Amino acid sequence: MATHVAKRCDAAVCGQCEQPCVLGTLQCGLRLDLREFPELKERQLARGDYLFHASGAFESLYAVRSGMLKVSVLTEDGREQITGFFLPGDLVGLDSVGLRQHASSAAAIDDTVVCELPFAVLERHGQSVPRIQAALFRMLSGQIRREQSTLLLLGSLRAEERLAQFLIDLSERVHSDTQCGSAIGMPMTREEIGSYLGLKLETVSRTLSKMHRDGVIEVVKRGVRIRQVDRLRRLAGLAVRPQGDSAHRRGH
Amino acid sequence: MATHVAKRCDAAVCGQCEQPCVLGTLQCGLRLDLREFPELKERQLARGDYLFHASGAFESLYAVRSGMLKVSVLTEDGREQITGFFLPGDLVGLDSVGLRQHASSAAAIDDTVVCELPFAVLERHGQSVPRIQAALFRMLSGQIRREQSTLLLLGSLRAEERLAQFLIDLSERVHSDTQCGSAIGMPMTREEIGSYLGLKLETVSRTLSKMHRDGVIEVVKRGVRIRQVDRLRRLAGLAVRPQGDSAHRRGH
DNA sequence: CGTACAATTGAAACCAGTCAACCATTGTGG
DNA sequence: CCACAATGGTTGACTGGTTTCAATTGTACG
Repeated sequence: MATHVAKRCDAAVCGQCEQPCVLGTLQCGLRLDLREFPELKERQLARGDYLFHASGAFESLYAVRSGMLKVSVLTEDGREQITGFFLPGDLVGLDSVGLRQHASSAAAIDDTVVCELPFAVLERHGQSVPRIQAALFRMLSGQIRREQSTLLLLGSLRAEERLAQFLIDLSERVHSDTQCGSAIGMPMTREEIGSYLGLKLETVSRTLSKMHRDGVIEVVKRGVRIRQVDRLRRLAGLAVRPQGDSAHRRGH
Repeated sequence: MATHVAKRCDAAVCGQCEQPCVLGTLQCGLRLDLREFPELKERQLARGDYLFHASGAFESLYAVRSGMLKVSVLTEDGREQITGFFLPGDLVGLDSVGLRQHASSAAAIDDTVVCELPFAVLERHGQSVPRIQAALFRMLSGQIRREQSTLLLLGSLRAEERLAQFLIDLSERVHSDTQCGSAIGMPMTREEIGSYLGLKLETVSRTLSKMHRDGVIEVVKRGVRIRQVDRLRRLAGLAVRPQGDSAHRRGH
């Protein structure tokens, strides 16, 4: 029962796959003709499958083409903390660059397709093509910034504000332009949302219910439809911007 | 009234400054003879001075040589969230790589000396010297990992656990080997600690007082002495490792 | 159809936040 | 030199948002 999420990429044609492959419009603007990369492999994941485990050997980055992944780290006493959800167009594994072993785990939350990008290859190409090196730098620092805004979220927002920001963020990553009526596929469980937002699953459920009652959103099994973007933005503590102003697309 | 923190670096000699300069043993193991970098400038900051402001032009990374910096981001409604404290040996500014403008602000919490590393120079050198490129990658991903463990801290730990982890982390970054009696200089205010840990200053104060009462630590104006590392580690939810086992030195 | 898992909802407990008073330290200017 | 203001820190009482515990319903899948 895969919730299909539209691909954000338009770019070049992948070596092995017919369809356009993500590397094109990753959030940094790196555009490559992927035919330059014959090493490129595609990988299919079913819901629940792990792409890699923490402490497994690190070799590749993965560009998400469809579906959704969760990335998580574990506490010493076994609890799981999800550090991010990765959508089509995102690059997974940046936190393990330069390490032998992965620092986190990645699992498919939904049926998912990824392109495997062996890091050694990227690194080699980066050596000769400055544009690629620069793009990698941008991706890495972009990941840092995204986590910084999550730090802000976890450090100083209340449950309702967190959820509101989460919904807006998700929505803006799927549709580049968020407006009333926008539907968001949310294949993850309440517990996973809670893990990411630093809340218990009951709190997530309650808060979503409240927003539903208030008419701000409409909750349907594994998805949400935004009814009143402006009110949602206000709940999130964000400035309410005029219609059609889709300024920052990412990284807040 | 600067709380002087010992330098962690041993490395090469900096172009302009007599003393060894940090680039040497930044957490990634990058060792460079900094005489290769005539562009290298040193900068002195008094307590409270800003090294850069969010949205100011990004040009350089900064290696901390002595003192301490706080890096923070701002909410749209003006609140400040500290995303990290930077000690001697740390590299500041990685979150802005690839951007025109800084994504965060950095201010000296104490009298501080930094080495300015123009990013364009690093990038150029990285092009020809693979070791430098690889080192930059490692730094960037290391920063991601550090923030991930902070996410974990903010997302799933209670006040006492957060403080305990914070103290252990600080201590391990100053002395590579933490043991009973280790003293930690903490030039930042309770409010700043709270901002970083997602707590209010009163909670920080109360929790430190409690740990003091319990005999786990000793609190002295702007510093802390660890009395019982094992109990502190247990409070932090970490495994208590046998004496002298200083495994991971960083990135948790 | 029934089991397993996910989600919802209620009531009670609790941790951290808020409000407020007070103390200590530092630095300034009369 | 002392008075005073300003800042930072500590502590107490109270409030409130989240968690915890528990019961129930809903949904997916063999």
